[in-house]
Amino acid sequence: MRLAGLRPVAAAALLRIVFDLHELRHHLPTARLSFEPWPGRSPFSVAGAKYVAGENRTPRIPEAIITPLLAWSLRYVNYYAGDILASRAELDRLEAKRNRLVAAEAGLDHTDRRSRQRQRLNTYIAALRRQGRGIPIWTTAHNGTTRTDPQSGKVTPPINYHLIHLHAGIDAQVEPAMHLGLTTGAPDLIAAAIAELGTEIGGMDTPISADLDTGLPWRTRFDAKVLALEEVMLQSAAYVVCAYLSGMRDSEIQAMKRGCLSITRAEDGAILRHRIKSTAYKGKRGCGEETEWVTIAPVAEAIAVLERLSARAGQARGTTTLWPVLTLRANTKTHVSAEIVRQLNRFRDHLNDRFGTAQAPIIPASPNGAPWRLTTRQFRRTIAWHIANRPFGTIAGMIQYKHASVAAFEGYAGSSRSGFRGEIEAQRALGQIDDILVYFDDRQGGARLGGPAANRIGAALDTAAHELAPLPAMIADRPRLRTMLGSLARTLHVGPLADCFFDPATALCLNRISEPGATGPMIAMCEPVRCPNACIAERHRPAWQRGADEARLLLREKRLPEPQRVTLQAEVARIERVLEQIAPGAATPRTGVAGEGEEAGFRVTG
DNA sequence: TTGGATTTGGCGCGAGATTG
DNA sequence: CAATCTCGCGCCAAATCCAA
Repeated sequence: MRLAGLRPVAAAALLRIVFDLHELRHHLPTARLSFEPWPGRSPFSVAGAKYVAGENRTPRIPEAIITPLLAWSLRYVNYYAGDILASRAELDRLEAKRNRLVAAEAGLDHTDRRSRQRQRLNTYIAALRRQGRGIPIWTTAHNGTTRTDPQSGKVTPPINYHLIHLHAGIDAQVEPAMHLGLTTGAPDLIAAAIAELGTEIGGMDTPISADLDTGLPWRTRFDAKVLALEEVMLQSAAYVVCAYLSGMRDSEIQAMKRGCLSITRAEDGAILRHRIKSTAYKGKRGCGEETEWVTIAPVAEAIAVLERLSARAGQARGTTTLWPVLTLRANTKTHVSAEIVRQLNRFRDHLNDRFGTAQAPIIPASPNGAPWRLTTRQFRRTIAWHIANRPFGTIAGMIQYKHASVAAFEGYAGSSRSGFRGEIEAQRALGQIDDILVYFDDRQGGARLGGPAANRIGAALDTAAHELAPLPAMIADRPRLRTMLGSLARTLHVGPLADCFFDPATALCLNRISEPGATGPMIAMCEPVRCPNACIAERHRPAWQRGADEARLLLREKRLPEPQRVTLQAEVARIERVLEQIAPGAATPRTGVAGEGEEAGFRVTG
């Protein structure tokens, strides 16, 4: 096999078959292998392969991509899901009714059946007339076949005979001769109705909810095909929510079954904890180990949606998985499994096609210009990075973690044995290096620093730059730069109002807690204008600006008590000094804000 | 009228490659 | 090593067209 040019891993996969024939010998009628091939060895080692651990090469999803992706996934799960599930219920009702009618009329002669069908068609058309609606046409021209409107000459998708048949009680799949489009059907009635009422895309009755932004329906009404598509999109959206916000691996998410979610409530009924029971596959071949994850409300909602979404397919196939293949064709497997990757990327394209424009896509392209290729691993890696490095960023804000709290994240992500905590720590180290390199580049670009630590950090960055000279710093030897800045990076903790170059000996935040031995800063206790470890950079400007704006708004209140007014004015002045420090293009950088000892610093409140 | 033909997109699978 | 990813191939279903 090796001579045939196969890589060792590929050869190992083939050898595994031989091993399986022995392992499963008691279950095989003929092809069993009675002797053990290569006793005590694995196919991997027999094939001569060896594992060389390298650097983690799964890319992190850029913030510009994960933020809208998560926002739209949550929108699907929280808002659109209602319409999608309701439409499916409507379609099920229509089909059941159609089946009843067909069965009831099976014994009648052809003419009689036809006249009943035409009568029901007339009833349906009358109902559309009452509601001011048109004859249903499909949303898309399925195979390029189109219909040309006899009056306007416009090209539209074809007439949705499928839906009309449901209302008229016809199963054209079973009895093609009953198709209403045939001359013996009712093309006369339908053509007349279109001339009178016009057409309507989709045509199902379930109303479409208003979009949060525009107040208009978020899409046209459903037809059977579009409904199936949106169900798959909803499944993908739920996957994004589960994968990203829980930090579970793909195999663990896909092992979730109906009823895997449990909620612990306090005595007063308030929700304390959402728990997911699933199976962790880590180093175990074949069978996994039941494990429990603690998660947050958005994931619980996504699972609730999945339970309803998977009900139909699950019932038809007799599975309890939350991830069935939704189409009910024969010869399909029961579980989405690896197809989820294609589905996720289809979801990305769907969002752009449906809700974005060429100029302003919903999910922007990746840095190389091509669409970002989503894979399942990226989500876990990205959330680990966010938890480690931006616990208060846009993602945290989106899921209502208003108060920056690393602990809250760790509460749901770190409790299980899935090794997620270790992953977070690995990402923290990487993030710190990335962040310090941003500092370095900004410094080379002339950016200025504020806060008490500004001088110390500025000097350290300049030293590094000096040592790299005479190379132009921007194209300097990056690996060497990483090494040089490594120790500084390890102390860096990014915060909303200031970054902390943490030194436990001088950290003010640690004065406020009693237990010694803290290994990191208490971000919620940060006093960025006083603490010698605080460094304020351009990226913190919006937060400070917001603080100033809020204070100014309060100052406009005429009946403000005088002491409070004085305090607020002092705060505005202090913020302005900070903003001045980091203002681009001003004179030489100054040290931290002097003479600011009289009161507790500007605390993190947002 | 009827039984293919046509077209399209989605799905399942397998082989090999990649990743942690 | 096990899990996961990639991607082409082939199959299938759906809706309608079209020739016999």
